Amino acid sequence: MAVTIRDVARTAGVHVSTVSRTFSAPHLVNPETRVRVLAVAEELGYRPNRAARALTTGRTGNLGLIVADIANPFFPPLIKSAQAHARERDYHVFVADTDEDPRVEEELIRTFAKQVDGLLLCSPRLSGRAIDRLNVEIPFVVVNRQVKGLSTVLMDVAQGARSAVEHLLRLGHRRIALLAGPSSSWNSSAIEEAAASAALAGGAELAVLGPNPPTEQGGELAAAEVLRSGATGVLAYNDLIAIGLIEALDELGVAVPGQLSVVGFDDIMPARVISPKLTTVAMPTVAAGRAAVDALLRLVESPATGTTRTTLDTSLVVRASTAAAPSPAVARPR
Amino acid sequence: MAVTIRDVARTAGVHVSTVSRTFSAPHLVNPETRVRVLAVAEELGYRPNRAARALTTGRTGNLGLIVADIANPFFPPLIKSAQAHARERDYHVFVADTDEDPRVEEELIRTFAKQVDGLLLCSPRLSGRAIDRLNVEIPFVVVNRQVKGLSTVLMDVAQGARSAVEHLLRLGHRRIALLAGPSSSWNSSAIEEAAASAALAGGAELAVLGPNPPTEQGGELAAAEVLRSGATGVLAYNDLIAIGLIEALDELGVAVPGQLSVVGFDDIMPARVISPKLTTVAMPTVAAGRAAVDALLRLVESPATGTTRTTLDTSLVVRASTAAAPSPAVARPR
DNA sequence: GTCGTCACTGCAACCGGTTGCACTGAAACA
DNA sequence: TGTTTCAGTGCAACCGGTTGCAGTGACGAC
Repeated sequence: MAVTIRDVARTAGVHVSTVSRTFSAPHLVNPETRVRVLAVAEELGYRPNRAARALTTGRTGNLGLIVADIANPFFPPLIKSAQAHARERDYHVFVADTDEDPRVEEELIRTFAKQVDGLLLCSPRLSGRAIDRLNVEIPFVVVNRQVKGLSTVLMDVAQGARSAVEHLLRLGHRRIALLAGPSSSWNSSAIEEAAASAALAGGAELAVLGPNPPTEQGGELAAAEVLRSGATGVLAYNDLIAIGLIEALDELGVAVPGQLSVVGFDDIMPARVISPKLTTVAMPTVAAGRAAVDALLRLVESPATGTTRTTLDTSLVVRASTAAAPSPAVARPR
Repeated sequence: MAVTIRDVARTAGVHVSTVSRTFSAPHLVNPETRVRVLAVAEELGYRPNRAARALTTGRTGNLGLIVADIANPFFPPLIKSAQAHARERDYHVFVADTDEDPRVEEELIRTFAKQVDGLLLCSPRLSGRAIDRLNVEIPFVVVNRQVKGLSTVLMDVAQGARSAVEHLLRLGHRRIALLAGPSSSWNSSAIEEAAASAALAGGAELAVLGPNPPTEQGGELAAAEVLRSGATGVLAYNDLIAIGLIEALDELGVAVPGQLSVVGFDDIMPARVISPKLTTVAMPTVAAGRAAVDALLRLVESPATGTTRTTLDTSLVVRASTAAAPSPAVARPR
């Protein structure tokens, strides 16, 4: 039904190989023949079948991008950046969502395996072993997680967590709660570690609460526990949790930042929109998308070169959801 | 390098066709043989190559989903819903973003054409002619746009626009501005038409402003014009525009809803979070995702049956961004 | 005039599967 | 015992391209 290379060959009066070369190695075919073939192809509406081509060449011209949750506004800028950058290099990016489910993630990787040249795994929830096992089937670049032996793109969340905690310390907070993310999130552990050491260094107490689902609802559900913890400052694993928390606190009549200061992670759009505007750690998502595509294409196009590790800076954006600690605020000796 | 069906056949001591049948028509092979083949396949780590399979069967088991802008929070719920529903029916969904660019959209459709069984076009920006031309290459379902001869899933934005305008009328607004979306957006025209007739019926004036890019920035840039228009109530093509507008108005010191009431479309998450919480027309995105997949699979699996048209209800969600019109509010005779 | 070179094109095998058809042998039937 | 029937398997062509190799003929060099 669809017009194939043989149809073109027949009507142009040449062999299929000539048609094939017209598209994939034009310099090998006589200019006259070439224009004739192209004319016929145009007329018949011929389009090379990329899947068939991939069968022999092993190259599809596609990249896959797998995220835990498309609905998390953190990802779209990264996706768009990766997509745009890949397009410049003549690749297309296909995106899929795992719903935070490692089983779905594995299945998607398998499905993608033969249909794309390489895979961008963003915040994968799979175990390290599973990732290693799957990596033999297709090249990976992992974003937001450190996996030894693999190319990775990291955002320096430790630095971000440190800045956030120090910011709270400067404001006089001495009891800080950390709303952790999913236990399978590498970033969450990194944040926890850095926050703990920063709190310790500042002589403050850090209560780790969670794991929490990295969603608004996760933040809402954690509100009660935060209040019980007696913390005056909260650092949330991501902005969605922070936003959910602020909404729940609002319901409960707890003033932010009057009674409780809240800091998020990601700097997603709603963080600028919520009231009070959220103090948060901005992530270099756009740079990460670019870097991930670069790393992946390096892997795909010259597998000989080794793996890459990129770490990108984060930065604290101070807005209105943080303020001086209430009541027994210890005036810090300067 | 990767293990193929022939490797399995060789080590299992059977013909490739037997291995093939073990996977695609198990009932045709002797149970003993089957378990042996499966064991060997398992041991060797064999995975059928879906691209190769697609070459002969014409079925990939994949669907493509093309959206204008992944970063618009309107889409992710629709995507997730489509993805989840497709998964139940053993299909995978690959997503791509066109950046609101018709040329990219066309290229993506072509790329997807041979690698998926069908395509979901969400809010396509392509001309009707282009869509018709491309549709011969692959089955489509179009969401948020009416194209004759194609299966479509629509959300009843006309009804939504009517409710929104009537809501403003009830609040005493007599000068209403409509911030239109992109001129290539079918929904935008539908909204405009319905809003105009509702305004007319209510004896109010409707100023159509735009087209505007369907983004926050679009709303910000339109603020000045809205003020110039003298409108007391604004209906925006989508929530992003509404949010951008509210932010800009805030900068300008214009009170919402005190001096200006704002209504959006979509009911995306930030709409519930912004202050004042946004009155908006909620879209049945989850239902639309399901319906679109249903329609597409019908098309793919039984092409004989004709195209489908589904229209889903919208509903106005009244929040805090709308209030009684200021100053010369004409008390309506009841 | 002969030969080598080179640009161009055709041939055919191959990528990794699927599938209609033919073959085999054992069970079922007469 | 002879004939059907049928489950199970192999054979080979095919899906839509790509590519190494060989063949052809024109042309320049000797």
